[in-house]
Amino acid sequence: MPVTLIKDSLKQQGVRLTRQRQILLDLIDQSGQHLDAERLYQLAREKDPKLNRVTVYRTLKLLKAGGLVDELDLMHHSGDQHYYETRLKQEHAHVICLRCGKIEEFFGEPLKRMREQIQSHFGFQVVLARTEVGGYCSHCQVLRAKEMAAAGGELRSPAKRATRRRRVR
Amino acid sequence: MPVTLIKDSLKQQGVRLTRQRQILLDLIDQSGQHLDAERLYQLAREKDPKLNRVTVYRTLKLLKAGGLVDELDLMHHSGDQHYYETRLKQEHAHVICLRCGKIEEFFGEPLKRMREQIQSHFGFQVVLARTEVGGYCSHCQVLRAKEMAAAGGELRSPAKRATRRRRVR
DNA sequence: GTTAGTGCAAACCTTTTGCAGCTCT
DNA sequence: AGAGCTGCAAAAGGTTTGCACTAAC
Repeated sequence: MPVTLIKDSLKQQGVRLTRQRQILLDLIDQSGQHLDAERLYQLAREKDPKLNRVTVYRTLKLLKAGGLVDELDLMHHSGDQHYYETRLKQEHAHVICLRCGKIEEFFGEPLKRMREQIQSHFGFQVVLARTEVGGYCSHCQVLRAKEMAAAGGELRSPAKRATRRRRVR
Repeated sequence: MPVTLIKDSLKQQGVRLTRQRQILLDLIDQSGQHLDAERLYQLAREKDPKLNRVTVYRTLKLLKAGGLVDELDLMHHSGDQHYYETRLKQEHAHVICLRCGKIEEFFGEPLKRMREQIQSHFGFQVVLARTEVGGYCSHCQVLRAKEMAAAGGELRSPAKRATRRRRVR
């Protein structure tokens, strides 16, 4: 969904198009993909150093409530923050590599199928759907095999401290 | 997956089956469904008032890492906590009513299909998958229609303060 | 001129961590 | 005996809220 449409949609709802919102909207739209609040905040600050983190959260909430962006968790691969993307024409699943963090998008009829079946099966009105798949990309499968081999004798798995990836504030 | 199997699996990994873990494991298994850490903690305290919340988190982390339970978000319908369920034989999607919170489970071939397609399409090794669908159950669709009608003239949507559901500690 | 929106500080909720002491095997 | 676990207190990470001020319409 192009920014202009989002802006129109907001105006129609009587939502004010402030300078801050323009900046955030443009960033979400341009960036292409998967920004979390903090990242969006950092980017926004480059355009307006006064813009507050809270405004970012409030704007994201607004857009989410209006169905203009989708909220993702990406399997909490790097913390518990949420990610956002403008709502695309096509529903898609996110496929996250648990080792390198790479994200693939899967468009395919099983998704549409599932949606239809859920609607007809339960008489449920689907508003939003989120499918996230975690695993290992072809590249990391190889690397993991090597790592496993290297870890060799250590049968008692060496306390793999999957330390929460720290983020820079 | 029955508790006994989980317990065996843990023992085999050299994980100690402490009193606390027994309690938690049994609760997760019996409860049937979708407990979050806090709820599990409350239930556990009834059996052992000394059991600490931290132990609950550590146990859940352990089970998740071992692939013995699945972690769910349930569309963050009532906050940002995570929910857990023992890993069932069949993969399924969770369908959450955004109005009443009711949860349906959808088992169906589109899920298996999608998994297969992702594996073959990207050469991706799927480890876990999570599909969550939000919308309105047949019951709430009717109620919402009435609510909408009642809200009638108020075109400017009355600041629907979706206040984060407070939880009792 | 109103009313909605912003910034700031402080709170909040969920989860994690450091460490001393306890407990399974 | 010794590694592994637990409890406690404290912190961290992510997000929300109250309120006075500002800006969009």
